Amino acid sequence: MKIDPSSSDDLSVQIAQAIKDAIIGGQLIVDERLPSEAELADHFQVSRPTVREALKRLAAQSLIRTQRGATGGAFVNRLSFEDAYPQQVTTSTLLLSMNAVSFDTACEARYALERACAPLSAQRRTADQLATMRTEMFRQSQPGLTDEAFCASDVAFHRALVDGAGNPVLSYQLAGAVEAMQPLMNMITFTARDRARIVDLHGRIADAIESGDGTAASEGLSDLEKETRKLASDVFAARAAAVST
Amino acid sequence: MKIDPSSSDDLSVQIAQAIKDAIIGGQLIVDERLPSEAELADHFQVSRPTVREALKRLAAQSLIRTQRGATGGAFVNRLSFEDAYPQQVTTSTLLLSMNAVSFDTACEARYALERACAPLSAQRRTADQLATMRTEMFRQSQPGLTDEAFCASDVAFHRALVDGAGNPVLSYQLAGAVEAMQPLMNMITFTARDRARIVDLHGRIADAIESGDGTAASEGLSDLEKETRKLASDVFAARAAAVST
DNA sequence: AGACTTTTAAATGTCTGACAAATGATTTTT
DNA sequence: AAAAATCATTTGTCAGACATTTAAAAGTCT
Repeated sequence: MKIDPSSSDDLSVQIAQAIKDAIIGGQLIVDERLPSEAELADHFQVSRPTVREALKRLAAQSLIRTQRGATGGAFVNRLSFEDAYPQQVTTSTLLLSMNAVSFDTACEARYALERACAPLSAQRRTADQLATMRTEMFRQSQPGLTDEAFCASDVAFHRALVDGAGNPVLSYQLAGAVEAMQPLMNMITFTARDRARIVDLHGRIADAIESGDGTAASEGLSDLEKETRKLASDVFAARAAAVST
Repeated sequence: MKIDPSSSDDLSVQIAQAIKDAIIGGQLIVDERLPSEAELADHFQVSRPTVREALKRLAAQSLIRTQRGATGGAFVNRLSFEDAYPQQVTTSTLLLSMNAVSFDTACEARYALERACAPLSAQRRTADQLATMRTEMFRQSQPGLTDEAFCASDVAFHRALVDGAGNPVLSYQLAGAVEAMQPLMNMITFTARDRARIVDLHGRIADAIESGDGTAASEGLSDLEKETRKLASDVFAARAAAVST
């Protein structure tokens, strides 16, 4: 592991990169202990605070974890799907909110990806995942539910659908697309009739999943996409009209 | 922005979280300047190094950028798709390599997601993107190409296909699934006959995209998935047999 | 001898104070 | 008025110190 003295990058950036490369390249393996901060400082010929800044950069990406005490230190972290999930959701959410991505674009991506999961989910979903879908549908049909709670339940329903595919890679990739939509969905007010239509479509999807009919589940998702986009465009149109008066 | 003195988390973790929450919550907007390190240290009642560690954590996630000099400081960064891409690829790659995800699982996820893009790409792909697909096919059919270069060209082909959907959210989500497969693919040695079959399938997919036939493109991808999985299982079986002798 | 307590050593977490380097703004000089 | 020099502010880096945590080692008692 070496750094380039002529580089214009900050030292902590270079050091973090060097260690990262070693992890990706397999020179440092999972659960291996890195040299102590003092040793790293000595190795890279920098001060301990600089090494620490580098290590914090890596910790922020869950590439290492630190432990205090006699046998402590920094250890290469096994990047787990559980760790990567929230990171992926945060990043996706910020990407949408900071880049003026239209509701339609986000919606299209989300449903396209969900349709990719539908056939697999129809084949493999567990009874548990199906039960979750039904439970969330029941919750969604309760009167007096806030819009936020309705949206949260909607996300839970779709997550169960995605997880039904039994493919952790799919679940991880979809997490961003599905959950990042929630803030956008929260801008919509759902009337009782809107909710009834959505729950009805959820029912069709759940039935298709239960009977193993992936094609029908995909079609249900397509209809739900249309419904969602129509709802959103109505809300935005109404809001625009309200502003112009 | 406040931190909890009774928390067991490191101070720099808490401070980073507080600032992150402020960004997500909209209290800090894009390009806004954060207080200087000295002011933050004063505000949170900690030392400057501690504040700096917190800021480095945020910088590692591209949430802020820093600038030296008189009017410098830390600024809320507009998280761009370009910034998020490589991060997503690195994370996905490490997830696969550190969690013993099987080739089949990764492959299934990748092609399921790509099929989600196919219909949109058939409708919207630009002439440029189609040309890229053809160019990469040509490259793939050149004799004397290394396996690594063949795989890299394969990724470029599929990226053009995905980008053809014209949906940045899809392109971003797919980046991880497609590129993270490359190290796995690199473990395979492709015979000339294997390559010919793959290029042939690429041709069918490109033709379908060109003629706007999303269904045919999806079918082509399904065939390519089968071919890829068969190839991989043959290679792994041969390798296992070689070890046992 | 074995179980419990105390001590010790090593490591990270935090603080203080300082200087270096970059950079825009200000002042001075031409 | 334009160019050059100075200044002030801010981040980057360093040195050294102390606090806290933790496991291992040493010691003590039954």
